[in-house]
Amino acid sequence: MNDDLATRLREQGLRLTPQRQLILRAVVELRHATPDEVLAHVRSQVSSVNASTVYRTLEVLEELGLVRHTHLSDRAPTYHSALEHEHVHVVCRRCQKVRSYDPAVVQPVVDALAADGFVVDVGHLAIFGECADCGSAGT
Amino acid sequence: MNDDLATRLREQGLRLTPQRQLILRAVVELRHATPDEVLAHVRSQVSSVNASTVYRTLEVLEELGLVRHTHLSDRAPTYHSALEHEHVHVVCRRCQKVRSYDPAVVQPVVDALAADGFVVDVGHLAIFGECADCGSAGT
DNA sequence: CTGAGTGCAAAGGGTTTGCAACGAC
DNA sequence: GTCGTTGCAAACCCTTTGCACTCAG
Repeated sequence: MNDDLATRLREQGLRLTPQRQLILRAVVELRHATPDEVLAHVRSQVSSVNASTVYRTLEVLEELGLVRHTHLSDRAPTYHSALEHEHVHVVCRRCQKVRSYDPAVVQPVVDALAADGFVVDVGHLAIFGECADCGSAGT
Repeated sequence: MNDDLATRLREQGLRLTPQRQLILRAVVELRHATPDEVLAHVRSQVSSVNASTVYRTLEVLEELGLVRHTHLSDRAPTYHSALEHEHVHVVCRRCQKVRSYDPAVVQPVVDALAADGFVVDVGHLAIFGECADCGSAGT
């Protein structure tokens, strides 16, 4: 993963910095994290990394195809490693729990839209609703 | 629609105010609008309506089931009338164009998740990707 | 040694909140 | 008259930006 980073950065004439390594590592380790959480994680290891660096780096990493983001809440976006299997996020609005599903679950939709020439970005997809636990429990 | 508003407000012991009527009307008329756009629209008719009133009112209207919101961009949410047919939003990340689809297109997904007891909020769903126009045009 | 990358502080969008005045019922 | 609602201003969260300094290559 660090090799990927070095390689892809070099391809773009960009530089490998300790911050970029740490931030990528944080995203991988945290699995699903907001910029803020990434910042906290990185800071727990090395003090003095700046929030703006986190934002700028996440943007770079996303352009390099190393991380991805989705919106799992009405607030900050959530980043995850692009090296994981691609997955669809299913979010319970009541308990906030996030479940990952195999992209196969949305394949029919992808196919249906493909018929119109639309290419779905499956990794970005977040499906909201109410999970079994919350639904059965009533209001 | 105004009747709905009056009725539902009364049911909750809430009050019918001119602002609430104007804001609901704005959402209906604009079809897809951010809080900001709603504010601008309302102000074009009556001066002096406050942004916080718009936010508070949209929240109330959503609780009453009269409006709905989705996230069609990384910025402000988009509100629309809940009285329209429920629809799924398909958004092109490149040209930003938003297309509405019949919920039938996602029925297989809804069914698949229902098997796990998860109830999908179809109206909130936004599917991102690249549309035919942008895809064929190349990078 | 040069320019990409960083930290810092300030500004920016969007949203929320406390509070006094207002007005629907 | 009461209490839900509004306007206003300030605060808030999240993110972006300008700039001087730093350090990867």
